Amino acid sequence: MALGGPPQTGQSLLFLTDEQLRKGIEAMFFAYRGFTADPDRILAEKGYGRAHHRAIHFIHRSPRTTVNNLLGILGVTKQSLNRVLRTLIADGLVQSTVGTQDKRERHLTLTDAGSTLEKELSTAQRDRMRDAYREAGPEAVAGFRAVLEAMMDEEMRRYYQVLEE
Amino acid sequence: MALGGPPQTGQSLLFLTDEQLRKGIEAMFFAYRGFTADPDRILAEKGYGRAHHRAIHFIHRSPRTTVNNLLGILGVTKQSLNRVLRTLIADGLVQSTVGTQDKRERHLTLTDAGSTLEKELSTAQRDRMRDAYREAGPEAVAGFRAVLEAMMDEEMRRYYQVLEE
DNA sequence: GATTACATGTCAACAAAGCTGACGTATATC
DNA sequence: GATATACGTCAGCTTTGTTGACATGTAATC
Repeated sequence: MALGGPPQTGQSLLFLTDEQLRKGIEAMFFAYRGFTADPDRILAEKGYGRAHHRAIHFIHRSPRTTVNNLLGILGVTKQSLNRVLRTLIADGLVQSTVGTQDKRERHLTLTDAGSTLEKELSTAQRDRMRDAYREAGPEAVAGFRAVLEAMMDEEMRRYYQVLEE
Repeated sequence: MALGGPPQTGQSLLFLTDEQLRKGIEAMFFAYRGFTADPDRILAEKGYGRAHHRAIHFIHRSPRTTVNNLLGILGVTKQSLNRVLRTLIADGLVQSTVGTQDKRERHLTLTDAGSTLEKELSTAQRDRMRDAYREAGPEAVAGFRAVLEAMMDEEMRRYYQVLEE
């Protein structure tokens, strides 16, 4: 390690230097801000926050999902989720129906109003994502997805792949 | 749009479908959780939060940076940043020195104790990033960086590229 | 030299969204 | 009948963001 430059194993490992990793870390930080910026603006207008967005997104993705399932995906306490769900239900964006198989469960679904907001939020977020994808190109997108997937915790990767084709 | 399958322009644009974009959005969400998980654990032990981590990170990256500069990078109010800086300075992790050119400015630097914590945090975060990079490979990493960069706001991209080689 | 602008710190009050702990109710399961 | 599970809720606390107001010291400008 003292002489002869950086150690390498056949092909270059320069992309694993601390400096490259630091750039990756900052890229995540700055990009995540851009990623949430547009929905945040829309949410603020309507008196909602990012937590509402997350609930709405995953209810949209998995209609009739249960509270417990949502808790697993979001990784928050039921008290925290409940505060969000309560307002969404009270405002008529989410409908909660008693389970048919298991009557202890509540199935969550977006109402028409909820779907409208979901569409507005996801359109804004997708527009930015689409522009970034288009600018970077299909190969970059594949790499983007591969790295992000490798960065997830095991448990999250399962939730992520649930709807994989 | 009604007949003949999805419209394409020469090369395939299948990577821009709403479904692909949704996967990208969820990848960002789940990966960001993994990205912050390890530092969060270390911080919790020491009674700090993510806001402290961010301040420490950028002071480490740009020693003798000013409060104003940090405000721009972090995008929070000075009251919010000050609360964090105050505890870091009181705990002896950050040193604040009056500017030499402009005595209104305060230059922020990590103390030895601050550098020790920074190292602990960044090592944990880099370890995960390195594993992800290694698993995905150099080409994927280039794509990862390209997409993230395209996703940033203009202003953030400038901060990101400041230290570019 | 007086005025204005800027960099910073601070007080107060508030909000979003996370947390723990405790308790209640309905339903399933053993 | 006892126990476990799914959900809801009350209370209280923490972190981290916000706005608004005000003070101090320094720089820049007229």
